[in-house]
Amino acid sequence: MRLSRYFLPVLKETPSEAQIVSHRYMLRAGMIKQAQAGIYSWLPLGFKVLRKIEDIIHQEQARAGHIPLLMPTLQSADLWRESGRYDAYGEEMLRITDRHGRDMLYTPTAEELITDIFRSNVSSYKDLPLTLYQIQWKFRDEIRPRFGVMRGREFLMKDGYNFDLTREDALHAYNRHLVSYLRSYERMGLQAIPMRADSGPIGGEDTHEFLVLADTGESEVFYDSQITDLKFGDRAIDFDSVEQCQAVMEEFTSRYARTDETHVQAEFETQVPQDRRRTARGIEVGQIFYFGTKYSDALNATVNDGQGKDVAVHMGSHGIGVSRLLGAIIEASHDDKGIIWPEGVTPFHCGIVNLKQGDAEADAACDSLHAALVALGLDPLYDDRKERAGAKFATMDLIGLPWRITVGPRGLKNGVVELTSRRTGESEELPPEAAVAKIAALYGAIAA
RNA sequence: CGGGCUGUAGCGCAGCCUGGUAGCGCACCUGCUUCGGGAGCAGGGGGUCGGAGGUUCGAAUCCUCUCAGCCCGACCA
Repeated sequence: MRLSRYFLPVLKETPSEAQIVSHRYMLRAGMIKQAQAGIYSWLPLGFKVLRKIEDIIHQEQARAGHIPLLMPTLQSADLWRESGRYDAYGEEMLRITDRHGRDMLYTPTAEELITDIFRSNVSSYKDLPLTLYQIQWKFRDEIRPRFGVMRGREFLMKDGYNFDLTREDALHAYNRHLVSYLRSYERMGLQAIPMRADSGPIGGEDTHEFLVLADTGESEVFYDSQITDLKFGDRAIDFDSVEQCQAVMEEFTSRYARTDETHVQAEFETQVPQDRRRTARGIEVGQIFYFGTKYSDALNATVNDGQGKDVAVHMGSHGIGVSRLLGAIIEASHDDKGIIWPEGVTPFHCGIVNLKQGDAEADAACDSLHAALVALGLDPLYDDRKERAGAKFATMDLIGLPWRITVGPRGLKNGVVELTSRRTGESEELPPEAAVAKIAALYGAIAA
């Protein structure tokens, strides 16, 4: 993509409404524009990252055997009356009346609707286990939205729901989700720690939240420092294996790690040696629940158990805050010049900076670099504006592409361009073909 | 919803107290010079001062109402 043909409205100055770094950079990098309090338009650059995150989630859900679908954002109040949550949910639920006076709502979550889909189509244990999920916009009418996309009213969320015959099967689904979430976050360049949590309005008996450590996090967290050494890495796992998923779950949740909601200081002090006790702040980027038959009882979602008896299915629901992940990633990965995207979610694989736009040699070198990268299936952003070097560097630093190829007459005279890491700031001079090969190898490794 | 505050050009702000018909920086357009870390000079375009009503010869400025947004709190993926 040539920057001169793209839409990237970067701001030199920080809009006054932005308080935290991720919000400031998302506005300055031209990723989002506020439409109303807590409601944002996603400009091309922000939209690209949003899609990258969605892609990772879809791929990892597929790997775990979960099936995507899409449900409406506007739902009838009737189903919610059936579960009792229409009254229980309170002011946070945005309620709408249509022209016929029917009560509707903009969904904050979809347990009712998915259960309705399930009960009207599944009636035998033979169709289980089943896990369906969607990535869809949600709405919670927060009293006070803030921090940009981290605490918006409208937000994009992956919500998944498992249906199982027994409690044991449902707990396997729970563990399977934990594993797939660990994989997903790692691919986004994040360390998200599962912490025992409170089940809130969803209800349920077992639940973990995934938290990204960051000073601007909304929750206070308490954990054993050994936890931050855990990496899922590229280990192979069979998602159908109860034992394997169980083992990962135990590995990642056996040490003390809780949010302030469930923290008990005495247990913390008993279970964790003093030198490993950590207190920090965290951003919640996902949560998994096992809630048994709460919704299947209320909504009469049963299957024949194979012995002639109809039994309520065991369920769980599992969410990832897709839009707020943009904020969380930036909070966890930035410096004073701007964003530093992890390779897994970067909007463009690399930037090309032409230091002397209009110079025949520099222009030609950039054109062929751009073409070579595109031919390899990569997605570079070529800054071909008639700007000075400083302005181009500042833009690249702000929008945070992990790699930058700098092309100028001085280097070209020696047959080299400069390849710079956004994260470390380290540069090396090398022939254009070598720079292309290096970037291709780097992203090839990540894709595999 | 309680407390605090702000709405003036795309963004950041001044002007308001003490009414006299709108200004600065960035961005944008034109030209020249610059050209490896947000250039300089010269010229230029853009604002019913959030909205409505009132006071006044005259309102961005004073008064009333209203809408929107921000911060602290309770709430929260």
